[in-house]
This record gives sequence, structure tokens and C-alpha cells, in this order.
Amino acid sequence: MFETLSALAEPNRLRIVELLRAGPQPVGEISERLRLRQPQVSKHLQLLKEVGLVGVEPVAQQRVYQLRPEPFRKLHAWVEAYRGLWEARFDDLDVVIEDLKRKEKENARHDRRKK
Amino acid sequence: MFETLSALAEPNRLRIVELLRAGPQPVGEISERLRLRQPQVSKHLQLLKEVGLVGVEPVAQQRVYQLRPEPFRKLHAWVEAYRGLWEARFDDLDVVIEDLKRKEKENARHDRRKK
DNA sequence: AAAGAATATTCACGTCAAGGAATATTCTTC
DNA sequence: GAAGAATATTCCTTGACGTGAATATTCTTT
Repeated sequence: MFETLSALAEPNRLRIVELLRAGPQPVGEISERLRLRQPQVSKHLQLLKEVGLVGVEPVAQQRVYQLRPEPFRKLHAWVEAYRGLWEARFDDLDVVIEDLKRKEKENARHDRRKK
Repeated sequence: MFETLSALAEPNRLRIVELLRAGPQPVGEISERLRLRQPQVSKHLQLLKEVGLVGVEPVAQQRVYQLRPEPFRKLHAWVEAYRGLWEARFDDLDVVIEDLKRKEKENARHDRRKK
């Protein structure tokens, strides 16, 4: 989950992933379309592969890379956990603040007693 | 979108965000629960704030931080764009490979003619 | 097996960002 | 207004990472 995020947290890698959304592509094509030098593309793809974001399939001398679904499923699930944030529920802040102020006053009372 | 990703692509920052899912918290509490030194927590929160992932509300000397919905909505939307990956559709790879091989053969034919 | 195409790997270098320690700010209370 | 609590900021050092250039691998074709 965290590995997925940091893999995506790099401009060119993100571009590659977004390009691959259009379909599987060999390294050369990615390199051309994104105007990146081949070695860097290979490196990024290597990283993406290690994290499971992409898979490879050799075709002659080329290697066709494609997105793999798992990481995206997990990412989706992770974000879903925050659904409560933008649905229904108002800002909790006011409530919490009131709570904090209440506790504060209580402590104040206690302190006074102690003394 | 990319800023959001790179903000989350840091272990402690991710932990902070996940902790804040439980509700708004002042810096000190975050610092305690995650066993991180206060200055680093402040720094991370600063970053998260700049990217819009969190908001602050001062309460006396404390600053209560809370998650903001926007970035999560966008993240969700982004991932949704990859929905096709894990739904319906089989691996495209075979198709693409067949395609590549076909083109290859065509080129081979052309080459032969040219020569 | 030699040549060429497509891709991978290595090495050196520069940058950027996280952590630690010390200090500055802000706000409350007495 | 001085002291203390909660948080922010600065400065420094170090490690990780992306890039570029050169080279190595892999695979096909003749």
C-alpha cells in the first residue's frame, strides 16, 4: 500500500502508469511518447514491476508492459475507508473543540481543588 | 493529484493521515500516539496542510488538525479511472501480442519486397 | 556466428527531503 | 509581565533517488 503510493509519487512514473492505462506497450513506445530516454524508462518500469503495478511479457526483443489490477484494487479499498469524510457527516471540528474546552475547564476545576 | 500522492508517500505522514481518520487531533496527541518527536510531526503536518490534506483550528495553545475531504475525493476519482482494469475485461496482453506479431510479419513481407 | 534491434544494467554525480537538536512563537494563567 | 505549555521554525547533516552516459544482455535475422 505504501510502496504503491511511493511508486506513483514520481512524475515520470505516474505518467508511465497513466499512459499504460491506454493499453499495454513496449518500452520503446513509452519512451517515444513520453519523450524519456530509454534507460530511465526501463528503470522506472523495473521499479513499477517490483511493486507489482505492472507486469511484463517478452515479445521477441521487446518487452511489453501492462498494468496489473491488484494494486489499484487495494488503493481503491484504501480510499474507500475515507468515504465517511466526504459523505454525510459535517465537520467534526466544532464538536472536538467543544470537547477540548470542556475538558480544559474540568482540569481547571481539579487544579483549583488540588491547591 | 500528484502532490497528494507524494505527500502520502512518506511512512510517517501516511501514519498521521491514518491516525487522523479516527478524528481531529492536536499535535501533541499525534506525537504521543505515533511516538514521533513533536518538531517532525509539526513539519509533516505543515506539508500535509500545504497540499490541502489537512486543516487546522487553533484551540488555545494547541492546534487541532483534521483531514480535509477534497484530496480524498480526487484520489477516489483518479483510481476510479482504472476501474476497467479489475472489472470485466480479461488480460489485453494476448491480444496485443498477437497484434504485434501480425505487424511484425507484415513488415517482414514489406522488407522482403523492398529488397 | 555476426550484426543489429530492443531493452537492461552499471557507475558517477547532484539534488532534495527527512531527522535531530536547538531555538523561536504563540497563547494562557497567575 | 513572567512563567510555562503547546507548537512552529531554523540549521545542519545524511541517505535515497532520479538523471545521464556508457556498456552489457537478449533476441532475431541472415
